[in-house]
Amino acid sequence: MHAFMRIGRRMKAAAGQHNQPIDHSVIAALHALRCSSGAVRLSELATLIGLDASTASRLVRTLESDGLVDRTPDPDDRRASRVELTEAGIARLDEFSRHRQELLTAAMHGWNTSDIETFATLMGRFADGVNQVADERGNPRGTNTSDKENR
Amino acid sequence: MHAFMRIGRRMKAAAGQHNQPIDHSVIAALHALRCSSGAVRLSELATLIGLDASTASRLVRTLESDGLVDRTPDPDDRRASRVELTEAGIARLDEFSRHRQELLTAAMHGWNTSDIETFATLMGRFADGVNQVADERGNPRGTNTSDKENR
DNA sequence: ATAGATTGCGTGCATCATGCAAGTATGTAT
DNA sequence: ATACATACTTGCATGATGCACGCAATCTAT
Repeated sequence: MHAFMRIGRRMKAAAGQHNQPIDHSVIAALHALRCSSGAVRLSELATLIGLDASTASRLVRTLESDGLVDRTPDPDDRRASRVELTEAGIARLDEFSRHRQELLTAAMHGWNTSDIETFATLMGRFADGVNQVADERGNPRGTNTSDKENR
Repeated sequence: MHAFMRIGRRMKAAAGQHNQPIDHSVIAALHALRCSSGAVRLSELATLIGLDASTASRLVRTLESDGLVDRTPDPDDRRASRVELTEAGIARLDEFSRHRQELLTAAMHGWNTSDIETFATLMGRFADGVNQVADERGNPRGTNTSDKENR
């Protein structure tokens, strides 16, 4: 019960070696877009990935210029844009998934199937719990709990 | 097996709501210092937390001015400094641990003991695996695998 | 219909962590 | 003694981010 923090940090550290911060945002955005089937408002996307609308705006701009997303003016609301994954965007996301998957497989090399299964189950349960707690406490992305006097 | 990526991202996201990036470095440093019993070289610390020496230098400076660490000139090598946790530093780390712990407890509310135990075990195994893979592939903090054409 | 509020987005500006390159002081080896 | 290596420090650039603000489109109440 005590080792969790270390583990969490280690996992994050290990993961951090593969995904740059920018990647994180990019992937988060692509993932969000894939999940929300179809066109997504910019503001909606910002909320989904937990970023400021301005940041999302810039992010989408680069994504668009990279050809990963498609942006079309909203027919109903001429202020809004709708963002959608392109083929390239899907490909990029898939590539990332493969990479991730491969890493996981390597990390769990030698595990037996039942262990993998239970781990997956518990992990899912844990993730749900974490999400739930996070939601309950409502940390709307600017609320710093422990960052009062750290710098 | 497929859900891992989602889970990983969710966990990271959820964690990100509590620990600011700066916090991450600070905590990593404090933790590293606690683990390495006694005095630690600046460069050593930098390696431990995977940061550039310059960043570590600045980090230590702020930590020192915050009273979280103590810095003493190395008696053997007048170029080097040795860094050590202060009481306040330990307290800060403990506080963080408590916070983390509390969050975990909340997230796993309703779990039975055996589940917690197996989860902890598997998690540990998983973390080891991840670390091992990361080490094998040698990602020395500047090697971007998938960041070639993302921006 | 028209004024005022709201919404969706883009920009300017500041901040913050970080890495790299250059500098300084010290140590080591030939 | 001279050349090279080490341990930091500092200057500078970068990249992601948030906030305040502006602008245009839309909604709402009168």
